[in-house]
Amino acid sequence: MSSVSRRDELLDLVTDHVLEHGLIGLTLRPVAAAIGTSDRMLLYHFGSRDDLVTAVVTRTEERAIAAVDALPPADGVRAGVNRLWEAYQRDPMHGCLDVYVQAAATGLIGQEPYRSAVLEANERWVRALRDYLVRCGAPADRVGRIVMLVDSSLFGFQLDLATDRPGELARGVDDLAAAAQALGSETMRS
Amino acid sequence: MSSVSRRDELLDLVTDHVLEHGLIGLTLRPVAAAIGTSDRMLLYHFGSRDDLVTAVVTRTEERAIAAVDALPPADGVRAGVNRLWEAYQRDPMHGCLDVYVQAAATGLIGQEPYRSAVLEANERWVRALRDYLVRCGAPADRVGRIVMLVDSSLFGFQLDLATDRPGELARGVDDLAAAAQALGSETMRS
DNA sequence: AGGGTTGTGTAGCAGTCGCTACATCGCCAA
DNA sequence: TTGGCGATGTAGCGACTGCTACACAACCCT
Repeated sequence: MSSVSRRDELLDLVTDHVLEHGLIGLTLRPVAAAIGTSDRMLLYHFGSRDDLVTAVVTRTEERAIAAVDALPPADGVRAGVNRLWEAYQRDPMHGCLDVYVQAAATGLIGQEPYRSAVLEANERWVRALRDYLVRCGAPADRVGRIVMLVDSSLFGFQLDLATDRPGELARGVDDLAAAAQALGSETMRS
Repeated sequence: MSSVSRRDELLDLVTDHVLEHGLIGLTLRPVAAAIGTSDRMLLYHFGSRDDLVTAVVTRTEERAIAAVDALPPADGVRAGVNRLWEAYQRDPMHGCLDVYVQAAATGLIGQEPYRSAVLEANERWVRALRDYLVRCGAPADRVGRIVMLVDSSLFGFQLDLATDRPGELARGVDDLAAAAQALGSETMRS
């Protein structure tokens, strides 16, 4: 049936619009007008604004994960983290992660549907990150610990991207990358 | 004159309300009713909603900085970062940083006044963090690099606080703390 | 004593919000 | 042919938004 594909088509258009204009403050009529439809149709295909938001968050996350999956592995964890950071700053990942951060910030105070959407998205995201770092040579028995450090920290750098100069951030990221590398190769102290 | 103090009084009340109900989606009438005044009065004292938001962001940041300044220094950078993280999870810092993250996420797409407010707040915040780490024994010539790593990363952990279990995050934070400590004590490799 | 500033209440403006009722198309199956 | 069903347009609902006009009371300065 055509309704499913039409919904998918609309979802991609809405997602593109959100990537440019932000998730926070998204309202139906402007986005509908921008993509050549009406709020009436968005409600018809998605049920409610909340369901639309959830779908957009999921779609951006799918794109981001696809970008990570397509990233050629680097030689070692340190190089891998740095390559990851380069990808964070380029499209399509940059915009997708911005959307994720906006959703996570909104969900911080427990606001639905953001909180649940981010919770599920984060789970899949961590899995993609882990797979990538394994491909870069991270030892399987420590990759969980590495990902915990790298994932959280890189989101922080992503947040600071709006306030700090990218050059200085890059040095911080490399320090993080070196620490992640050490987590994988050194003997654990504690 | 009393108008300044009345404004200040209102600002504290609004800030308390924002700490509970979030900055994103803040509207005048509900917050005014909750603190026993009217939207009319908020506009009178703050000029516009945007100016109110800016003032709230600045006030929460002042509270957070005061909490950092009041934090007893730890012995060494690693212990300092861990103590910082403990403070992040307690009030008053926890709520304040949530508000900061919400403002930063909104400012990510260049939306004013969030972007400018966060930009200025971040500058003062980094200064407070650096002072604290110096008090913990961070070497003065490397504390800038340490703060760059710690500040960004801890914001990431703050974001993940909504999705991950605090216990697992704590291990990640300690890994970060160890890396920060190493940055201050080891011979730089690059 | 009286004029101006400052704070506050009442009422309302124009605009936007998510959402819905209703009518209407075109299509495929019986 | 016709009847039902998916898709769409029109119009509008009640609620809410930031903000403002106007009146009034209390105070300080002269």
